Amino acid sequence: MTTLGFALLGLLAREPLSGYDLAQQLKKPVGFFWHARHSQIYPELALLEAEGLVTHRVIDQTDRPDKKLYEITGQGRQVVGDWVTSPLPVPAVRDELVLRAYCVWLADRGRARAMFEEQARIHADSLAHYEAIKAWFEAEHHEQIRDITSPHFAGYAAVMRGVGYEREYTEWCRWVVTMLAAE
Amino acid sequence: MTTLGFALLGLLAREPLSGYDLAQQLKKPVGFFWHARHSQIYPELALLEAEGLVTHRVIDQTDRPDKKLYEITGQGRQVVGDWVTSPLPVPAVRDELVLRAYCVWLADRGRARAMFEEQARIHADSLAHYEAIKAWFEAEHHEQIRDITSPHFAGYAAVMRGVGYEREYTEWCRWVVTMLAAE
DNA sequence: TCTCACATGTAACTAGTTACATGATTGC
DNA sequence: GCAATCATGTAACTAGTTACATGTGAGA
Repeated sequence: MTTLGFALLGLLAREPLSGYDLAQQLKKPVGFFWHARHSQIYPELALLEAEGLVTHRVIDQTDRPDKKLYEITGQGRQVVGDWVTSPLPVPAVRDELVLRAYCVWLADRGRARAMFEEQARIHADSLAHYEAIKAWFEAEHHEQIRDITSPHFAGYAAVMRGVGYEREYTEWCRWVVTMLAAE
Repeated sequence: MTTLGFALLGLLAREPLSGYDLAQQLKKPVGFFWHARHSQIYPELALLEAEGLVTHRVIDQTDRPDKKLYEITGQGRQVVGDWVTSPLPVPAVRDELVLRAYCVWLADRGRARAMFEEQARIHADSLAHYEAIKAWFEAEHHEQIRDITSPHFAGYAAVMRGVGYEREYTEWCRWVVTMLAAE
C-alpha cells in the first residue's frame, strides 16, 4: 500500500467518489497535505479494488460521460484506521524556498527581495483561504469539530495545521524581506 | 539542472567538499530543507562537472581512502545566484502526519493519542536542536548574520525557518493531543 | 467555432530510495 | 574478530510528473 492509496481511502471513507472527483479533492485546499494527478489516481484505484478495499459501480449519465463511483469496503475502513496509528517513518521535508534562502547571499539583493515579497503574498493568500475554511467549520460544524469520531473533527485538525503552517511561513518570508530591505 | 544540483552548488559555494562530505551535510540539520543519498549525489556531481559548474581534484590520503574534492567554478557561482531569484513553481507540500490527522476519526483513540504525543516529542526535540543552532549563530556570528552577502546570514535565515516550522508543528501536535484526550 | 468541465485511461520520463558492491583503517 | 567511519560507485525499483489519447455536452 502506498500513501496515495491511504489518501484515497481517507476520502472514500467520507463519501463515494469517482476517480475524477478524487483528483478534484486532491487539489487545494483539502489536498494541501497530499496531492496527485488523475494519471496516478486511476491505476491506484484499480489496485485498491484488486485488494478488496474499494468497489465500484458504473453510473450512467445522459448529460455527461458515465462514471465509476468508488465506495470503500469494511476491510478498507479497517486498513485506513490501522494505518493512522502505525509507526510513522521520519518525515522528509523538502522546501525549495528555504534552500534558495540558504543560497541568497549569492543572489542579487533587489531581485531576492522581490521574490520573497511575492512568496509572502502567496502564503498570506493561502493563510486567508485556510482561515476562511476554519471559520466555516466553526460556524457550520461547531459540535462535530469536538467529536473525534467525526470526519469534521479530522478535517478541522488538518485545516488547523494549514493555518499554522501558512501563518508561520508568511511571517518568515516577511522577516527575510525586512532583512533584505535593511539599510 | 535539478534542484539537487543547486543544493550541491549552494554547499560548494561555501567550501570545497567531497561527495561523501556533501552527503553528510545533506543530513540533519543543514539538510532539513533538502536531502539526498550518496547514490544520488555522485552521479549529480559528474553532471555538474560535465556542465563546467564544478571541478575536482583527487586528494591522496594515507590513513583513509583517497577522495575527490569538488570546487565550484565562477560559472557555477553565477548559475546558483541566478537560480535563487528565478520563478519558483508552486511548492508541493506532502505531509503524511497531516494526512493521518485527516483520517484520525477512523482510528483507535488511545493509539492515535500516543502517536501524536510521540510526534510532539520528535518535533520538540527538533525545535530544541534548531534553537541551539540559532543561538550558536547569534553568539558566534552576530555581525555576519545581518550581512546579507554573507553565507552566515543565509544559514541563519534557513535555521530561522527551521525554528518557526518546528515550533508550529509541535504546537499543532500538542493541540491534537489535547483534543484526543478531552473528556 | 471554440473552449471549458466532465470523465477515464496509458506511455514515457524523472527524481529519489533501497540494495548491491568494494575496500582501507581505527577502535572495542 | 566485528563494527564503525571514511570513501566511491552502480543497479533495480518506486513514486510522481508530463504528455499522449479519446470523447461528450454546455455555453460564449
